[in-house]
Amino acid sequence: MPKVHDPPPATTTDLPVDQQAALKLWVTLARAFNAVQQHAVADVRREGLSIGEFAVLELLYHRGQTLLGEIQKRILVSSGGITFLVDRLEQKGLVERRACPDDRRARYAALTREGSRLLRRIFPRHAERITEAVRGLSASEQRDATRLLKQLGLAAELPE
Amino acid sequence: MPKVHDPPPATTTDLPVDQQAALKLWVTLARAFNAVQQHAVADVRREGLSIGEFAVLELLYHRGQTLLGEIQKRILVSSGGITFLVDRLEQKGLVERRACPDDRRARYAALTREGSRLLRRIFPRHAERITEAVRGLSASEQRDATRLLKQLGLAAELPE
DNA sequence: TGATTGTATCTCAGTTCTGAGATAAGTTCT
DNA sequence: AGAACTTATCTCAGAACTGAGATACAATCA
Repeated sequence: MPKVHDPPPATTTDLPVDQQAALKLWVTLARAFNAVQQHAVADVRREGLSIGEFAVLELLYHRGQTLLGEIQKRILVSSGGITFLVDRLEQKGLVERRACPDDRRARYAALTREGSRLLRRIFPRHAERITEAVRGLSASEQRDATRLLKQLGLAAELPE
Repeated sequence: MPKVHDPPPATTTDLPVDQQAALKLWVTLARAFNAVQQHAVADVRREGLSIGEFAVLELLYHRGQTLLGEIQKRILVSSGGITFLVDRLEQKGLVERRACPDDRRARYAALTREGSRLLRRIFPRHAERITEAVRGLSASEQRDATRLLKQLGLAAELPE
């Protein structure tokens, strides 16, 4: 019978304390993100949308027609991803592509009338759902968390 | 020429302020998560690993053999996902499945000798990389952020 | 002007999942 | 013990991407 190879588990306590704290922050950040995201997913799925699709719709709803490259930067998807998302939304009749007069390579995405109507209908409920999801923090804690996360996110952004 | 349908963009300022704050927190949380995650992705990819694969390896490294269901809960993947990840890691020779004596339905995953060696080699660098990624916050800010995110994450967790 | 370089989008093969249902085993009732 | 229920993992079709390379256009340089 082969002897089972089972070394004692490694502990993080042999790491420098700053690294312990950093890892703990990263794990906690990931868990919090996941927990809130699940609320967002559950909400948009009721309309047959993915999070990516909703992110595009919401951006167009609040900004009006937007170049695909600009959408890509804002919602953080790959070049293939933005083409895919706009294709799907176009198939669903919620978004249309428009030529850009200044640059014939570029294209705008914009909400169709139907897309616009959909967002007017579902966005308020979505906002409520997110508000519910983050109720674990008081108003002032939410401000603190937002400030810290903004600072963290900006500093961590990879140079493109 | 068809008239272009272009309603004025919606603003969030007509939402209740608590909803405005909640949405801002959610967007900022997502951006911060993404920014830090990209560092983690870039690091583990150098070893040909995905984030999910690394998460499994790291868990086994720090906890020793673990039931698949327990891994699933901890790294937040679907039932199909954990089977997929352990399959891949088994193919790579980094992990092995073991029978559970108390429950013949259940299975442990454990690091192989090679998996153990890999983690001893790459984990310290990974920890350094994450530490770099969250340098935007001071030690005490990291503590504050961790506390707020833990509170947020726990409150947002969906009942299973 | 032509050549070179840069940029915006698209294509497409491949990756990493999800989630519904299947299977097998454990648990709790009668 | 047998039935009914629950639980752990696996299967598999398909969703939602990624990223390298292609294409087409734009901008800059010699």
